[in-house]
Amino acid sequence: MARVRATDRRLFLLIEVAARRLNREADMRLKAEARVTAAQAAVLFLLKRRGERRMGAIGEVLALNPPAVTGLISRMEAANLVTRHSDPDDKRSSVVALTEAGRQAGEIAEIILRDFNQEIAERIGPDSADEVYDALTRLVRDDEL
Amino acid sequence: MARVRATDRRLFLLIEVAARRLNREADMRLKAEARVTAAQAAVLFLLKRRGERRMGAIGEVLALNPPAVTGLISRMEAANLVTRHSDPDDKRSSVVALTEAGRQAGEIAEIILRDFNQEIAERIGPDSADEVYDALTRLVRDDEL
DNA sequence: TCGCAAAACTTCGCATGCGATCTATTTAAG
DNA sequence: CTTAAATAGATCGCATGCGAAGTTTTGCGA
Repeated sequence: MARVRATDRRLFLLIEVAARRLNREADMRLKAEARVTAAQAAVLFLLKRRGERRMGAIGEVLALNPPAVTGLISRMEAANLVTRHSDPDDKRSSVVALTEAGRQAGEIAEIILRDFNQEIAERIGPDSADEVYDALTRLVRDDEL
Repeated sequence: MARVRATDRRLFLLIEVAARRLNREADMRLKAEARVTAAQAAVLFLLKRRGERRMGAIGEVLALNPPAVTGLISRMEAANLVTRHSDPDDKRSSVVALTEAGRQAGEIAEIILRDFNQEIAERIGPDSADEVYDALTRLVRDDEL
């Protein structure tokens, strides 16, 4: 059958390129309609779905280290999308919660990204989309790497 | 069969997270052994495979816009990995070529990333790796998006 | 209880990438 | 041939992410 060996296929660079293109497109749409960046939208979704969360939890879900979370949340706080208050049970940690403006922006962003994900799925084919989703989920699972 | 609809699966955010994790890991390895970042390694591969290239061609292959290419190449020039000279046939454009140090760094980086890609493929399963590769290639093709 | 390691963030300096805008050159109209 | 439009990069200001190092708070072992 002469299948090309996966090793010859530069998955890493391909994923980088794909992520870059998608991020550029998503960012453009999100900024235009929801006044929010893609990175910020990810935080909005997380807080909308699971309620207020500590910085560390946000970083864990989004695969960001502490400095990245600090910066992202600071900018979102300045934009009045979230608030930050320290946990009375553990004064080291600060808890991030949605503002009303953040909730509203999240609603709009959700619609935009639902459409975008739909387009992506159509573009690569629905069956492939499921396969890619599962494969990347396996790849991203926490063990090792 | 009750397949989960692809729309419910946030492919965009998943690809972002995957790209982030992979980039972090690849960057760490590349810096340690080849003294080069992942973004720089991509340029080294391109020049090594296809010879000297203009800024625009680099941006096209790597899906980077002009400012990103300018910055990346400037840093690589400062690190003595590439040289930049203007094309005599078109003085607007500048042509980027590998230095000997760049060629050597590229050799090492190639080995590191070959191993890394192998690990990725093993992690998601060889068949899935091929499927993901094809799917992302379809996704990244230039038409529209 | 005291003291010290671990945990949770923050700060700093840097690389990366983007859109908007500018400059220099080339190309196309007229 | 002259000028307007297009093209190739560069510059600027910004958001995003990272590793290294610092700060405050917890928690735990002696």
